[in-house]
Amino acid sequence: MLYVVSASYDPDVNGISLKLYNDETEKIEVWVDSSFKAYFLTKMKPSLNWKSIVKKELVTKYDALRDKDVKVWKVTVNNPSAVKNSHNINDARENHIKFFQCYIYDKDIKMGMPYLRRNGNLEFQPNQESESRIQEILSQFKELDKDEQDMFEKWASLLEYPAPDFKRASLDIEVMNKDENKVPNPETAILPVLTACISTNRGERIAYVLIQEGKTVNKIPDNVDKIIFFTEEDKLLLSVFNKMNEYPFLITFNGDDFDLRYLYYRALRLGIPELKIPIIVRERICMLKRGIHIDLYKFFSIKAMKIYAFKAKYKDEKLDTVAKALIGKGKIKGEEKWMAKMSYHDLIKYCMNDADITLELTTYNNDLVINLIIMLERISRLPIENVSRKSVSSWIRSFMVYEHRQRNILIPTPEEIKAVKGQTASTAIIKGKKYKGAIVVIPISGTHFKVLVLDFASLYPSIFKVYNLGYSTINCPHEECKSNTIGELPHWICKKNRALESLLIGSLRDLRVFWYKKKAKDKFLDKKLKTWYSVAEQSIKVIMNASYGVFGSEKFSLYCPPVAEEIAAIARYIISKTIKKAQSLGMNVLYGDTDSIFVKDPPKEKLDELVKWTQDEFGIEFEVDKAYKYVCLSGRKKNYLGVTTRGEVDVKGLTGKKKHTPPIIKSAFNETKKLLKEVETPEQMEVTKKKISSLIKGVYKTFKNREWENMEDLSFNVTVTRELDEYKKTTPQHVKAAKMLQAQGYDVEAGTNISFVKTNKKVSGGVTVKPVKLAKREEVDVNKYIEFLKSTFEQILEPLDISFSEDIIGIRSLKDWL
DNA sequence: GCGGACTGCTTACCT
DNA sequence: ACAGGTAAGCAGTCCGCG
Repeated sequence: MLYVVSASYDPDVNGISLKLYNDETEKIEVWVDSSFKAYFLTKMKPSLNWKSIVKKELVTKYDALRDKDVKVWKVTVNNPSAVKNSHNINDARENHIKFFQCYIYDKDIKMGMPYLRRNGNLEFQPNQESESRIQEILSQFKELDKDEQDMFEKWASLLEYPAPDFKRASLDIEVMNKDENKVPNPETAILPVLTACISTNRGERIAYVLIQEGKTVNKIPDNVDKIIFFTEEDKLLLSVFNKMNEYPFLITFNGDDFDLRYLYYRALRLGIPELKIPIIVRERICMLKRGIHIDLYKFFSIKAMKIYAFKAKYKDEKLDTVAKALIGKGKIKGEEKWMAKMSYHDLIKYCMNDADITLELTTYNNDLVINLIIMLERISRLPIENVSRKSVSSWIRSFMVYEHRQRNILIPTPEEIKAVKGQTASTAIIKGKKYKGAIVVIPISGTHFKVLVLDFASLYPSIFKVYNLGYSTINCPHEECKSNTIGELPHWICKKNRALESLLIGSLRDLRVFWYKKKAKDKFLDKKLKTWYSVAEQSIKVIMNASYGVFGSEKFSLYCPPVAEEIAAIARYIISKTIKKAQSLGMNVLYGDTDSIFVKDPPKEKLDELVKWTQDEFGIEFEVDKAYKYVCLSGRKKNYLGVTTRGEVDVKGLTGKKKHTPPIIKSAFNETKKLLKEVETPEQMEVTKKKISSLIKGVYKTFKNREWENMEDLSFNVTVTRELDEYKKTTPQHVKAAKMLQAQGYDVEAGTNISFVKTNKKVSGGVTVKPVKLAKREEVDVNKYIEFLKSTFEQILEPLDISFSEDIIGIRSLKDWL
């Protein structure tokens, strides 16, 4: 079987080149098609003398903004760059869609799906087992109309078809460094590559090592199968390239910006001809001539991925952090930062470990990550290289454009949408935001036993579905729809046509709720299939959670703020009505945020009544999401701790959990969590409260007596989100510390995490903050730490009715004592 | 010159 | 480069203070 994994423009044949993965030979094959020509559309007749034009024809498209057919000129040109240049032509449209994307959309190429070569054609190859499962799904949704049935079939086939076991290798290199605080520059590539390690899912672990003067081999690291030594660096690189060519997929961590880029420029510098280098270097990415390069750093940095698929388990996107969070393995910690000084043993071991964990990030949990990428490739209809690097908005744009093309709908321009649909009508609570968002109920502070959390399943996507929302249906052109308003906003919604977004997002949402969520928990399925279903479920979740937000984002090509605003408004309407109903049933609503409510020990029959009422009223499933033994609500919004009936501790928004909090306070917080985990009854809580008090008292004394073990335990860890000279308005503490580091020759760039301690002005020469690396014990401002300890723990001490000053420190006023 | 009240900036979080 | 809402701490500004 041939799986389509990539598509790109090939200038040599002025056509499209598809990369196909052959799961029998485990090699990439290429399919070239030069019959497809680039084109764009325009409403005005293009002048005759534009020399790139091959053909122009008048075609009919459906204008969804105005609900009528329009005639537009389809202008075919002799090569894709002419489409790029069409911005000179008045009213050129659909000219921003890349050539290879046009090919995929117009020819309906199913990315990531199985094909076969037959009679000189590339034909989709149906799979009987998958097709019968799809029929099973469809039989569950019989009551739906034709459009919806078709969408279900389309989505389901993308997610039900199996994926092959992709043969792949991971690569990591170590380069000689002159300055331990600086990363070698890949563009100049002046320093030699000391070692390259390749680890593969076909059982190879090979280290390519450059022989360095004065070093001897005394010990072979235990994580390699084969070590090849080279006296000449160019031979080393060529061997690495050969091995790379044996594998259709190459996995790196930051290979776009470092490993592959370095190898390419280093090879050129050593006189290796371009032809023999398998790498193509672009401005921001590195690709392979024959294979597919996946840069996991890019993939794990995709915000939606991080939050929805991996539940923000990793706090930054470094290999060490991601690997520790997902597979429980990290980089090898070493004292030595000078690669050149490391023994062969240490160098190889370090490098191979990186290659190993990089590979394992794609293999753990039955190839979860690679399967996630394949499913997103299928849903978005983008090549692997794009889907693994670009953000969720480009995935959504991609399948939206595909659906427009398939249905012969003219794709509206952002200007048009803005002009026809108008602006927002609500005022945001936060200054500078475009419209009003969700409701957060003020929580009732205190420790509450027996609390249920109820929530709406995928509220915002459900609103798309139920209320028929999309750019075409909001403020539609029909007079008779103008009365169809919901809630507080003046926008009306079309009653005549179904919005494309409503159909696409709605069907995806139903498929997730009624099929994949159930299948992912099905005990009777074998493990592999179960994980596959859970990955399908997760990939839908990622797309859906972003689907509302993109319509409120200027960067999105179908940006339509009234749609986003209306969805938020309907959500407020739904949750407020639900809270009122719950209260009218006598329930005690303690808290609520956006799509959920916390209820104190509701009687079963009242609960059932509320659930039924919401289903009837809004057509959206409202169900018990969590049951807490007890919840400590701090009185602040988005800020609580709860212990579920299964004994899991949920911490939301508390400072003790935040990544900038010093480790010493964090670990005290985690100890507190352990104590709270065991509490079953209000009586036990009284005992635990005493334990917590003495625990915090211990930390307090550690500060007071300056008895902490390491300075690192005191460090605040804050990210500089931009380059240092871009802080124009204020200079926050972490930036001050960052500047001190920079002055010492450290690399500080956007995204660097700064570890600093708070210092005493009088002791530290007028400085209130210092990088932990440069700070001395006696400079620490212990009072600042005690203040921070206080405010961190007050978030749970208050609901537990413990006073920091009186019960922990044992005085009436903290200030007096200080 | 220094503090308190205030606003705004910045980061990390929640849904 | 999916949205808006929230907590927290600090930077910077203004004003009063004989």
